[in-house]
Amino acid sequence: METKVRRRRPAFDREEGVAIAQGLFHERGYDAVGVADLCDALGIVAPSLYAAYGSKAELFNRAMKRYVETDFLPLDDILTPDSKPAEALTKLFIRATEQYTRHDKWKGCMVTEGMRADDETARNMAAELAKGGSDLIASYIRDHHAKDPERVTDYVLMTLRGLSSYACLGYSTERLTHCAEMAGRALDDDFAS
Amino acid sequence: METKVRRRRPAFDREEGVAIAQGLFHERGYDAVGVADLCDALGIVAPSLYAAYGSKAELFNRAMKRYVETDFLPLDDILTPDSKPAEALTKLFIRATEQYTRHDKWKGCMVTEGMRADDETARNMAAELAKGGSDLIASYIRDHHAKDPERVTDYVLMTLRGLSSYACLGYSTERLTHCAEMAGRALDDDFAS
DNA sequence: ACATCTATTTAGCGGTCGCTATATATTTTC
DNA sequence: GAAAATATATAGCGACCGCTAAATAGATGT
Repeated sequence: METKVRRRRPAFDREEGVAIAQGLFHERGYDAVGVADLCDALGIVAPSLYAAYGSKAELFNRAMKRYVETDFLPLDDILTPDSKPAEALTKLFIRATEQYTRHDKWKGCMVTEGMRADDETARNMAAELAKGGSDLIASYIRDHHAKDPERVTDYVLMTLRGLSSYACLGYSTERLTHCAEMAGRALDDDFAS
Repeated sequence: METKVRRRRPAFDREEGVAIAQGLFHERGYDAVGVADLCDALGIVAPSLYAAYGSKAELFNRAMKRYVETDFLPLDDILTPDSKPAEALTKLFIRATEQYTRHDKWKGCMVTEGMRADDETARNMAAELAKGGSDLIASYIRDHHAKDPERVTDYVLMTLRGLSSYACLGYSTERLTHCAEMAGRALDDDFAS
């Protein structure tokens, strides 16, 4: 007769759980990470995850928010109000490149890539978060008298997408930095002097 | 007593099946299209699909090959040997943009986006196919005396990725064309005159 | 000490995934 | 006309998906 005693471990650290989930989601993307993967990584079982975070998507959202707070580009430091716009935006490309290629896992921009998830909920969450960054960039460009602010903003955001996407394929910091520098050159004529 | 008679329809058109699969895969991506979706669209049942194509991945491969043959950019027409390289590559960006934004469904480059699938087999198939195009572009750039061919090639391919990715988000032909033109401007200094 | 509440536990839901064993119907070959 | 080859049909495999109901162990408040 086996006496199966039910032991219970102390509550797990919610914030650390978010950090671990951030790593998994960034590494493999929303769709490729299952609830079972998350549970294994956090050392918990499914109901604990749901009790703590509500759903896989909400955990993803918290992970992305943590990413933005801890790992994201310091846009305010790069796009300073008194900077030369073409230089500052080129700097933005270069800093983004360094960010996107720094780690072997965790490549590219977690939010940008999150916008490409198959799951609609996750996609919308990522888009919402991305809007914060792109609004900042757009207003910087507008404030620095770009000849055609909308077009320049589109170009900058498209380039960032390209850099992130290329980073995800595993291209080196060095190769991508050259791309960033070249992309910056296109901006030279776009601001009134 | 019901007499359930088993009827058999004539063999379905394999090539048309590939065409239909191409549409589905391009529209939603490899991972988001299930075997059941494919069967519904082709009006067949799963064993017929497997008898005809072997697996979902092989059908995807055939669909991508068809895409390359029927819908892909005519690189040879755009990158003609006697063209001015910066102009020709800018033209490439613009033609790619038109391609990627022409239809409401079927946005972006099916092969480029296929390289981002979660499924490893599908990813490798797409990468293999993409290599054909990027080799062509690389050799064009090498042959036209770029000052640093590898870097220019990286830049061109990264820009195409950015355009495709942006197209998938639904940006208009007009907005993306401006991006393509701007991206082309960065190339002006990169070829020996 | 006792009740309450929270976070864990076990167990398993209904659904979809890619895929296939087996049988039968039709076409092709001789 | 009979045999062989081919392509369909029914039915269902095991694995995984995101998620949850119910029970219980431990922390908390009085």
